[in-house]
Amino acid sequence: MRPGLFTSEQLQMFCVGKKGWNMKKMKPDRRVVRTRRILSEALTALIVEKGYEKTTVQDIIDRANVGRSTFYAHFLDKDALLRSGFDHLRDELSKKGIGGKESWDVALDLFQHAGSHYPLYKAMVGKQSWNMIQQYAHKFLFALIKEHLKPKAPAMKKAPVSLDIVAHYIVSSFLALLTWWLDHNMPYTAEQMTGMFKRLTKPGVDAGLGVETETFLKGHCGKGI
Amino acid sequence: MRPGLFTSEQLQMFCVGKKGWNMKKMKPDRRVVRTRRILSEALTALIVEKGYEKTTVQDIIDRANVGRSTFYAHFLDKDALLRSGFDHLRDELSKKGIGGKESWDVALDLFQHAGSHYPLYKAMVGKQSWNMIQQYAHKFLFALIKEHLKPKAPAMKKAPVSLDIVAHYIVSSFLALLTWWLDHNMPYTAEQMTGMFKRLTKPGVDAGLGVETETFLKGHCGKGI
DNA sequence: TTAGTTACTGAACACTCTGTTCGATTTAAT
DNA sequence: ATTAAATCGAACAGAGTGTTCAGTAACTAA
Repeated sequence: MRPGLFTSEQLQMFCVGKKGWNMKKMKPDRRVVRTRRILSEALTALIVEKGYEKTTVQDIIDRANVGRSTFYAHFLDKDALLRSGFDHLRDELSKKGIGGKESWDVALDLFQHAGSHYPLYKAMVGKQSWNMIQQYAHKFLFALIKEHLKPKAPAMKKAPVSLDIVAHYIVSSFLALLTWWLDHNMPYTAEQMTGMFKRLTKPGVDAGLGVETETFLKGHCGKGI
Repeated sequence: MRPGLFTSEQLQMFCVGKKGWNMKKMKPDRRVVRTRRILSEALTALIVEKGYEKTTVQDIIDRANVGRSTFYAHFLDKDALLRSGFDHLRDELSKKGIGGKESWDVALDLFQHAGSHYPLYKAMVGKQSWNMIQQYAHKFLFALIKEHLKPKAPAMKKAPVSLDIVAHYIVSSFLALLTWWLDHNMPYTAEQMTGMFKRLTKPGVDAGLGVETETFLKGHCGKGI
């Protein structure tokens, strides 16, 4: 079994997955913070340098000057470390996204975020690691979008396409645009990409939810469903 | 280096990547056909049984009763073997798809194909292997769709979204729907899925290409691009 | 400052899987 | 029947993973 950072099992019981935390004041041990950060930074640097797939655990702990066993005390494997880097983004966006705002403009935030970390994402796009990130992002964006969507579907029983499918569709479409954008070295601005995303996706989504917009929707799908 | 299936290098020169073929009659050696088929079948069975990622090369050659070196004489690695299975589908669809037909109905063929191989795809969806297949399929579908799209974009210079992006978008959207469908155990028919796909995707695509349909497209994207 | 607790070190280890090599053997094509 | 090519299979080197544990360092709370 994995060597936990606690010897006393009592703490473990109340402390699901939060290793290295002082339970009284809920303050993390400095060493833990330092180790996790240094490992994350090492991985980020190595991804840009040689790509995620070619980076080994040995590379990471060498770069970070961290003992092998320490690595495994914090992360199940390389993938877990990578994912942990995106937990921050997720938390950040959760706070931002929930308050007001047109749901389509969440896309802008994401395009801009990706743009500001271009070298990192560029090094992953098209590889396994990008698929991993996509999958991870999908889960969380799906939940986000679904909430944003609920009030927009009025009749709900009249909707030609289920809410789940529409939400899945929106997230996948966004990630597709994002992937294209990074893959082609960002030939447009984040604002332009958001515009294209809206233009491509919104009409179909409105139609799928049975929302009447300014647009007349007759005769669109003759043979459909 | 890899031990080629030919000792005479002269043949190799005229025979790019086509090992085990008689150059005079262009007929493949029976043993080669047999080996490739049996390996492919073994992998397919193992994917359903224990998943692609947990299947090792050893598993495959044990199941297939094939020597280790033989495996590597035919395929660079496990991934190459998996992909080779989809080359047949690709060739099949290329012949079907190019002749006439509404391009949206290519989707129906694909939904039906996936449906008829449900256990196999179900065992992969959501995993690494599925991402691999998606990526592989994306390349080929992109080229296919792009050809289908060209005659539809009239002005071409007036298009708000480039042909490349639209094609990428269509393929990604389709794969998203397909993924959802398999992941949720095919709660709709292939025809229904094709209908939803059309309904969700077509309006945006028409708008993106600047194609005037029966639908009026004013005021849709106020802030866009 | 100190006592007690927890995290980190780092080498050693067992393990799994990969991809290659090569001489002997079998099989297909003609 | 002859020849050329494919297959066999054991052996091998190598890379990487994840675990263990006793010793050391660093942090926290008092």
